[in-house]
Amino acid sequence: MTHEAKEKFNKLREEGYRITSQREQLLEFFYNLPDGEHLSAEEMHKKLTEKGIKISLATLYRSLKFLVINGFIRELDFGEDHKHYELKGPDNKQHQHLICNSCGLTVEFEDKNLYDYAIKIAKRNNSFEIRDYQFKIFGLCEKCRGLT
Amino acid sequence: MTHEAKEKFNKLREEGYRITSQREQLLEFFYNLPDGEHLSAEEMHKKLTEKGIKISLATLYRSLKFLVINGFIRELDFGEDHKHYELKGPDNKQHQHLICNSCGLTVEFEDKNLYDYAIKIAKRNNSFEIRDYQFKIFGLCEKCRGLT
DNA sequence: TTTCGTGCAAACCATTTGCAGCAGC
DNA sequence: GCTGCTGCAAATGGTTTGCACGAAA
Repeated sequence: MTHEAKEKFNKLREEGYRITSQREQLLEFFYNLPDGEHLSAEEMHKKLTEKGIKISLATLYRSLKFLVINGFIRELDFGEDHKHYELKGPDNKQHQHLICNSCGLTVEFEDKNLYDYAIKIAKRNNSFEIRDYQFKIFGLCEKCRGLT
Repeated sequence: MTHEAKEKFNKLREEGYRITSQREQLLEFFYNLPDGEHLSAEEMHKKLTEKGIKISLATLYRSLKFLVINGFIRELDFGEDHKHYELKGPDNKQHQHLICNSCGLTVEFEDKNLYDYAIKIAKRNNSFEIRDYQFKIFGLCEKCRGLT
């Protein structure tokens, strides 16, 4: 967990939220995840349990929502029946995804111009306040292209 | 329904798919929708029924999938508990969305450079074959910004 | 006539919720 | 001690599926 994240937690505590061990350990878990790994809630629950971290599925869902709303992580939808979650990077170097509709493969890419672009669009629309921006390219990966 | 869409249907028929009245009427329904309207399956089912178009919810879901896979419409996820569907525009003038996390308001925007950008990214990644690209900006709209 | 698609109702399954007990602060 | 958070189990609700019948081709 970064210094910045700790400060954010303190601020939330002052606002009346409680920093429980579940919330702390969950965020810590995200920081220890390999870069670009985006798990579903169920997968996460399994890994957390394996690590000895005790948290119920219900609390996990509630904590994920808590972390999303407060800008620690982001929620991704790849067109599957479940959501994925990953640590949120700095706004201007947030990575994005290519998603294969056939095998589900996801590949990350990063582009620093995308954030400036998002800001421009947001300004044009009554100064919309950006919380996250997602660019997704759906299609067929190299492997699946040959099969269809 | 456009000429192009009809040709696409004929091609599918030759491939062994059946062009049922449900599939035809559903696509026609999309063409008659106001520009930028993206309904959920349930909303759509209600509207179709009101129009006197008989289609069960199950078939609607199956037909939507059929139309998505074959590139007639696109499936959108705004972080709610259901998907939205809308007619797919030409690749290079596909509109994108700003989504308010608080009230659910969505605003469309269009940018012709975005497609070129998607192509560039796709080329860099083993010539990934693009089926759809979605740029979404999540955040707070003008109205909700004041409330939080 | 041969499949493929549809309608119905039941099943699925990720996510949410009510409630009683527990833990931050 | 007060109040928000957690765990459990049950509920929810959008979406999917099995099966028998109906309709494209």
